Amino acid sequence: MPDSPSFETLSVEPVSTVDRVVEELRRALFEGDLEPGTPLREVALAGSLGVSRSTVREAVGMLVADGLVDRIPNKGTSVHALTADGIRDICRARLVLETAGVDGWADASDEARDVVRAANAAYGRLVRTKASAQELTAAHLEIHRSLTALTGSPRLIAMSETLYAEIRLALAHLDRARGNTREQAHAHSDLLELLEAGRLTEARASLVEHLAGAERSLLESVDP
Amino acid sequence: MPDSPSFETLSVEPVSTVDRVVEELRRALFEGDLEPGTPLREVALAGSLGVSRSTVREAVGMLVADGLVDRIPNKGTSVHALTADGIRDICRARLVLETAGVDGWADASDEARDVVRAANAAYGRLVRTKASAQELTAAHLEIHRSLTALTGSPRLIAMSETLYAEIRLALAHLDRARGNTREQAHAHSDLLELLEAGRLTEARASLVEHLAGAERSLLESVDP
DNA sequence: GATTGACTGATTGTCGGACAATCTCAGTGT
DNA sequence: ACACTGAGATTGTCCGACAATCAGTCAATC
Repeated sequence: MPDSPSFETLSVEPVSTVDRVVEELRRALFEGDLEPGTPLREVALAGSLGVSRSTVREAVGMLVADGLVDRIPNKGTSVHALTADGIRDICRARLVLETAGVDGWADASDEARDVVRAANAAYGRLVRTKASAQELTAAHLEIHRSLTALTGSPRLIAMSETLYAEIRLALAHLDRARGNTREQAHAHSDLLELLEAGRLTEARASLVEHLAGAERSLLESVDP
Repeated sequence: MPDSPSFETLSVEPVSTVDRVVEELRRALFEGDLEPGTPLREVALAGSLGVSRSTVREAVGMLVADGLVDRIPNKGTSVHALTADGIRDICRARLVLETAGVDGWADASDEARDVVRAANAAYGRLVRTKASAQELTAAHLEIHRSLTALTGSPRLIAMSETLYAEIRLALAHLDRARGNTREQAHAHSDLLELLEAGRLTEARASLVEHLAGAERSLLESVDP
C-alpha cells in the first residue's frame, strides 16, 4: 500500500434543510423580492417552501439574529426596514471596523492584503463588463469586507458581515444611484494605492470620505 | 378625570418561555455551573427545565448565535470552550471597539459619559465591600461596555456585548487571578481621570496597556 | 493485527398535528 | 364618541413520531 495519503483538501458540507431555507430567504431578500416591512408568515412560507413550520421558524430566527428580519413578540416577523438613524449607525460602525483594518495594513498578513487587491480588481472588472446591480454591490461590499479582514480578527469580520448584510438589504431596493459606480471604483483604487504606498493617514482620510459619500447615498433610499 | 398621567416608567416585559430558558442557561453558564465543553443534551435539558424539546432547541440556538455555545451538526451542542487564539481575537476586537469609544469621548453625549463615571464608581464600591467574584466581573465588564457605549452606536454596543459575554464565560472558571482587582480599579480610575482631563492619547495608551494585562490574565485560564 | 463491515443505542434534524394565548379588526351596544 | 364583544388569524408552545447521523462494540476478513 502506498503510504496513507492525507486527504486534507477534501470536505463535504452537510447542508441541512434549515440552511437551505435560510439561504433561499437571504437570496430573496438581497434580490429585492421581498419589500422591507413585508410580514413573513410562518405557515405561508412553510407551504411555499415545502418544509415544516418548525423549520421555517428556526430559519427565520437566524435571520432575526442577523438583523435582516425584525420580530415583534406575538405579532410576527417582517423584513427589516432600515431607518435613517439605522443607516447612520451602520455607517458609524463600519467606519470603526474598516478604519481598524486600514490602520493595520502594515501589520496585516500577506494573504489579507492580497484579498484586498483581488477584491478591488474583481470590482473593476465587473464595472467594465456592466454586471448586474446585485453582482456589483456584492463585489463592492466584498472590498470593504476585505478591509475589515485586514485586522485578521474572525470576530470583527463576523461583525462587519452583519453590517454588510443590512446594507445589501437596503441597497436591494435602490437600483438608481448606480451612476456613481465608476467614481466608487476610482475611490477604491485610490485607497489601495495609498495603502500600497504606505501613506496610512491619507488612506484613512480617503476611507472616511468614501464612507461619508456612501452614507449620503444610502440615506437617499429611505428619505426620498 | 384628573389629567392623564404619563406612565412612562411602566412596562411589562412579555417574557416568553424561550426567554426564560435562555436566561436560566446564561445564568448557569456565567456562574460556572456548566464546565466548558459540557454537552447540552436537548432531552435532558427539556426534562430538568420542564419545557418541551422544541423550546430548548430554540433557546440553545440563540446561545449558539451569541457564541456562548458551540454546535456541531448532527453531533450536538456544548458549552463554548475558549482557545488561546480565541482569547487573543476577543481582546483584539474589544481593543478596536473600546478605543473607538475612548477616541469619541469628546463627542459623546453627557449621558454616555455619566454612565462611564457611574460604572467606575460602582466598581470601586464593590471592590471595597468585598463583593462576590461574579458581581465584580459583571461590574468590571460594565465599565468596558460603557466605554464602547461612548460611540453612541447601538450596533457597536451589541457587538461588544457578545464579546463580554464570552469573556464572562471564560472568567466564570477562573476565580483565582482575583488578586489584581485593586490594581484594576486603579487602572480604570486612572483612565477616567485622563479622559476627564481631555488627555485622549494618554487615555488611549492607558487602555491599550490595561487590555494587554487583561489578555495575559485571560490566557492563564486556558494555558495553565 | 489492522481493516472492514455490520449491529446497536443515543442524539439530532425534521415533520405534522394540536391547542392556548394573543393580536387585529369589524361589529354591536350605549 | 366610547367601551365591549366576538370571530379569525397568527404566534408560542407542546407532544409524538421517524429518518439520518454518529459513537461505540464486535465479529469477519485479509
